[in-house]
Amino acid sequence: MVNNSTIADVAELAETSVATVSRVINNKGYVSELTRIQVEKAISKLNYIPRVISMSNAKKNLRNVGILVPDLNNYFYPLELMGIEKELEKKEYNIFLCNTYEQIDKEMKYIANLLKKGVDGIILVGSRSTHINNEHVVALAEKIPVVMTNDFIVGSNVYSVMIDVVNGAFKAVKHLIDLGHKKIAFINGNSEYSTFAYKYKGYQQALTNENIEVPSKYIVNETPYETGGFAGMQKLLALNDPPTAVFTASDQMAVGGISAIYKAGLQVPGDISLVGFSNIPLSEHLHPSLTTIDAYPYRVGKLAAETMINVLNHKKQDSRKIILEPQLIERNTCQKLVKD
Amino acid sequence: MVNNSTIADVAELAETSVATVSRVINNKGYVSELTRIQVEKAISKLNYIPRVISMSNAKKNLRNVGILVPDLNNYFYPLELMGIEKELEKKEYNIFLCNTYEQIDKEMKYIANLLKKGVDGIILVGSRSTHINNEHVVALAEKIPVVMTNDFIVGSNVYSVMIDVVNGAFKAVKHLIDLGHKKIAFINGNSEYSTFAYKYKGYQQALTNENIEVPSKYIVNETPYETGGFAGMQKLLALNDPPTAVFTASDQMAVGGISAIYKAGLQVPGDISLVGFSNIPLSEHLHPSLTTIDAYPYRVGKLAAETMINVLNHKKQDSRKIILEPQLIERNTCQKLVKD
DNA sequence: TAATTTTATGTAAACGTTTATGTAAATGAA
DNA sequence: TTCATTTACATAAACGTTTACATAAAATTA
Repeated sequence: MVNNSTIADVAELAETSVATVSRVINNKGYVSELTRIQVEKAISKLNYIPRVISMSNAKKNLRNVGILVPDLNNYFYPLELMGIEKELEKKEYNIFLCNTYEQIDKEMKYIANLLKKGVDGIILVGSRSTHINNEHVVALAEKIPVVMTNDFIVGSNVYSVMIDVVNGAFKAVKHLIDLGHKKIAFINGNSEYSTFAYKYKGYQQALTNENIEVPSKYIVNETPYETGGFAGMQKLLALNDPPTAVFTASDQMAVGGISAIYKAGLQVPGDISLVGFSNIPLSEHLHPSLTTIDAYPYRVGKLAAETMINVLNHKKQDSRKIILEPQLIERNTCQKLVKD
Repeated sequence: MVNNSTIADVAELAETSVATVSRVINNKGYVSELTRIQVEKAISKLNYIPRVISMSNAKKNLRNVGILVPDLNNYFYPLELMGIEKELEKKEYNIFLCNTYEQIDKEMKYIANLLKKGVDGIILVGSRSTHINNEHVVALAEKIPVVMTNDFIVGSNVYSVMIDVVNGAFKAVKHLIDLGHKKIAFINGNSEYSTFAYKYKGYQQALTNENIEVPSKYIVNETPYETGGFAGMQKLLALNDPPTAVFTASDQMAVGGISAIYKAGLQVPGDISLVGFSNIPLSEHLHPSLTTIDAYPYRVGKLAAETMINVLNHKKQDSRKIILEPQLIERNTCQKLVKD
């Protein structure tokens, strides 16, 4: 498989010029049948394989956008990605997709790589930890367009597309309050991530608004996946005075939560009402189907891509920050509190 | 704002030579403090970013690998991707990730792009439709190393890492038979995809082995997601003589299936036993937790990456095809058939 | 037959880097 | 001081392609 010979070697063996060999390889321009056969013979004799690097060096290419995704195992992000990709592909942009697994060093490394690859802009998907220093992002945005989703950096060049997470969480908890619940727990993610901080804020505001005390025993922090929801729910159910309703910071957490409830011999929504967050397709197909907050991943992605395209083409971009209003999706994991 | 300038422009502005600029960029060789500052100023003034293509053209191998993924909304693939990425990153390979959404034209376009980007090899993730022509992949594999997961192309240069899907399906159905079930249905995906054709084969073999007739009324084909499982199960439950057990071609299908069973007022596994396929993390956290076949996505990904690395480094690679043995994971969606 | 067009091929200049080679100034040792 | 290093930088030749341009032979048309 090793490929040492160059186009010049082929040309020499075929007793012709490099230009002719190139024409044969690319099937471009005039080549006589005889010469073509000679060249092809030489190619197979030498086991010649064109070096793609040199090929693309001799040509040119434009329209590249890099995308950084925190974790594809969070079912929310692939949906957002679909929105981004579809839009970018419509305009024939090349996409460089990078998975950071939420590690800042990977993010920095990938950004450096993307710049070397000559991307025209970078889309940063997903909520960011408040513990990380965003200076490199700010600096980046001075050089090339940067669009962020589900988060923002104040006072920077960075464009943002996101939903109003605080309000989303507010609506979720308000819904439970409206159903008569007072003992409302919250299984949240690590609140160093802005999205979870916002969700906490919404949870808190909804309760305080109705003069319900924010009960620290009802707030647990777990990983935003099924496992986390399961563990969180088990902690809540083990309390002396367990909640009658639970808001989980993600739909995947809700899946684990439901599982824990059944495992404890209880019913959803008979014993515990539940509201999730995101409205991933899965949530509709759970049993019971999950009441949740639609976070419009596809639309957010699409808008992020549109913003990027606008900026790259120096078109008018109305706003540096686009905020969508999330919506409550009522399904079957909530019911009116039966007075106890 | 976009990056047009070359190293020559930088050299001109900094009133020095391209060689010196290159030295500054690569931190190599002698450069005086003053010149370095001049060059750096020029670089940031021009927004200069080195073209990685030209860099790797001038140098040799730059360690790039392209990955094509069919659909990230299939929860199986991100897991496999983790295995691939982790392994490649260990060896400091650059990764070009492309989402084909199972469209052959996208695949071809991405492959062409990846070649232009100068990748050293391409990993093709996921089962492929038998309706598509794989000639372009075969041709590709003549030029650069190609590793495939979950599928293979006979008589080609293409390396493969996969599980024995037929045997996996066999084990799933055998498990149901061992529990006394005879009326075993199968919610399969579109059998033009090899993975689903294999699953059908395993299903069929397990039944025929025990002299159970393969019942066409018990076989439905749906999309391999929650929706498909839901629809498939509803069809099965509507039959005059519904099955007592169901094997679904994916875990996501099983989620929808469970939902449909409950919606019909029935129980899992009380009325219907269920076996999924893949063992995605979600399956453990369903209620009831899902009995399924472990398809080792992470291990498959890791092995695919290792194979690629071996081939790229001309190391001994024992086999062109690696096949792992899938395993039954017993959880709580199956029970012995209560004689009726 | 002469003029024109089509076909076929070669030469050499790109593409944007790295780097070998050469040279000269600054520094240090004797 | 003199010679040898070390430091600093420039020139130009790679790297392996593509392709614009030039030229000539063959085919077609007038």
